[in-house]
Amino acid sequence: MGATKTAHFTDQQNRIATIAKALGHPARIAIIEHLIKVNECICGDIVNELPLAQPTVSQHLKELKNAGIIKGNIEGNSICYCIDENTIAILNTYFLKIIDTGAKKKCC
Amino acid sequence: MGATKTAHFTDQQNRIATIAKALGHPARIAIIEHLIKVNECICGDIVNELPLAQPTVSQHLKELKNAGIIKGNIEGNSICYCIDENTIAILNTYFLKIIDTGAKKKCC
DNA sequence: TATCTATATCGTAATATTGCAATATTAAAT
DNA sequence: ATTTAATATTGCAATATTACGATATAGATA
Repeated sequence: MGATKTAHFTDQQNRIATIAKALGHPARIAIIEHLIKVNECICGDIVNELPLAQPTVSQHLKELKNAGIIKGNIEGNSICYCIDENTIAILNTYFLKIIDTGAKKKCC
Repeated sequence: MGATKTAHFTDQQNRIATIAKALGHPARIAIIEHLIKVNECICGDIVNELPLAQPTVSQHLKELKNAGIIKGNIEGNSICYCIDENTIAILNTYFLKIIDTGAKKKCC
């Protein structure tokens, strides 16, 4: 025991959970906010923006990439990161459904 | 080491991450989907809907409650749960900003 | 009161995440 | 070819999460 019982849930439930989980850390939110602030691809200064060591930042970037939240293009000897808004849109659509249902509910 | 360095990030970054983290498990997504499907408060049958033992479900409900995603009202000897769409809306607003920025970005 | 039903809490094992130092890799610059 | 700069990987310790059996709690019902 201890491991998430992924196989017992639907693909969609697992996909939504994976994206949300990747966003569930303040360092990863800070990375995204930096990408928003600059409003273009970032090549390199993410480590300097965060209060974390380089390997830790690299690991967080990897998780965001695995979840499809950011994309990374190799650009010379650095890497250019930017947000993949399509992935965020999947969550957004899901949340809109929740908000919509919440507004129509009959109690609480 | 090992613990998240919460103190190094802003309150907003931590708040967003906390809500996203609570949604980052398929069982908790399944709970929310059940609440949506029924479209009203649920008093009791959540345990029967999930492939998990009662203490595990109770723990997941507690996490959703702590993050403000669901509300629970005592109703006789059972508890009535429903979604707090205001909390989801916080995330939704945040993500809309990301999508908007993504659409305007200059590269990738 | 005794019992049943619903939910929460405790204790604990298995597993996952976080963070970083050390090291590896890769491409550019000299 | 060597050095420099940027990023990734490895290995490991600290901490957190997940899951569940056992047990506790609290309201309803007989």
